[in-house]
Amino acid sequence: MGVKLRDVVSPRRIRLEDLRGRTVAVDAANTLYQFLSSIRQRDGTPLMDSRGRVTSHLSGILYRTAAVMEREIRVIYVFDGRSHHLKGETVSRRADIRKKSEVEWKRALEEGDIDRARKYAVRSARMSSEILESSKRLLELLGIPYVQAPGEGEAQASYMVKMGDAWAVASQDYDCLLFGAPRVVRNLTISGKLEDPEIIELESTLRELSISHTQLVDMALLVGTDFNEGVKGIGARRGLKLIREKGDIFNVIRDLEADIGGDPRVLRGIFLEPEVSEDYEIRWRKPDVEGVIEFLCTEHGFSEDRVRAALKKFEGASSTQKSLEDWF
DNA sequence: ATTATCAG
DNA sequence: CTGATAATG
Repeated sequence: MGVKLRDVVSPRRIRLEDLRGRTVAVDAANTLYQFLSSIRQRDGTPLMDSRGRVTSHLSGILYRTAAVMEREIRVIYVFDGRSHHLKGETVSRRADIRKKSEVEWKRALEEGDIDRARKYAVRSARMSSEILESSKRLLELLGIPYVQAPGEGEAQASYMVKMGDAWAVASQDYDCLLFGAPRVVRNLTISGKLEDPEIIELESTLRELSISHTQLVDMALLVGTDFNEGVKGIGARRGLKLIREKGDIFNVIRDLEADIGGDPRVLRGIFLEPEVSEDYEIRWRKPDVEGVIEFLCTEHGFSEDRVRAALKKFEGASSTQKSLEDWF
């Protein structure tokens, strides 16, 4: 997924506690996939209610939100709108991988190979309108704001950080840097004792690489993004070297007679002038405890004890806040 | 992914 | 208290 910038960026390790008091714009698609992939039984079967509806994402949203609220970290979920038409190929390729993984998952299950089953189940995680709608419903009941992007959620979240409405974007992808997000936080996880969160800052990244934001985008276009193939054999390091030497993507394409799989001006525009909404409202409210219980426990079979315990963490966070009005 | 439970 | 393992829906 996304652009492979890992080889050239240097993230800084932080502790979850460093985010106390900060607001984080969560890339909803990225986070929901994480939940849908990971929150499964050992054989890969997702958590489901008695009617067979997947509930893994609801579990993830509830417990992670409870844990960040307890640490006085504010989150805003940002959902994707329409995906750019140039992303079509990426979207269908991912759909294909998921379909094939599902076949392999079922096959491994029949053969009784639990480890293999789980491996493919993770890759088969699929989004659906039901999953998106139930996620939004739960966020509303929890009093957590969400923003519906007109286009790419990553672009919207990045814009919100630029505007100061959030301190960082939370995503496992580095792509938000291309959309100009000043900060991206990876591994915004709670039980992540193995992996602490890490932060990547756009400004310091550009300074370290001695390139401009536009040049970073140009480099990504050489390597390949969700919207273009890129040039075969060019990774982040070579891409960086070429952009530094030639100055911009147009010179690289001309001098190397390279095909990046798209119109560089259009592709630049996706990242540099993305379609975003400037008109959104962000407000945290107290959770509707009985509403959450009705939705999660009555409708979806969650344990009431567990849900109430999670919701306690919300209340603790708000009552210990000095300026309650800042929160609710 | 997160929480609950259990062993040491 | 720490770490491994099971359960969660």
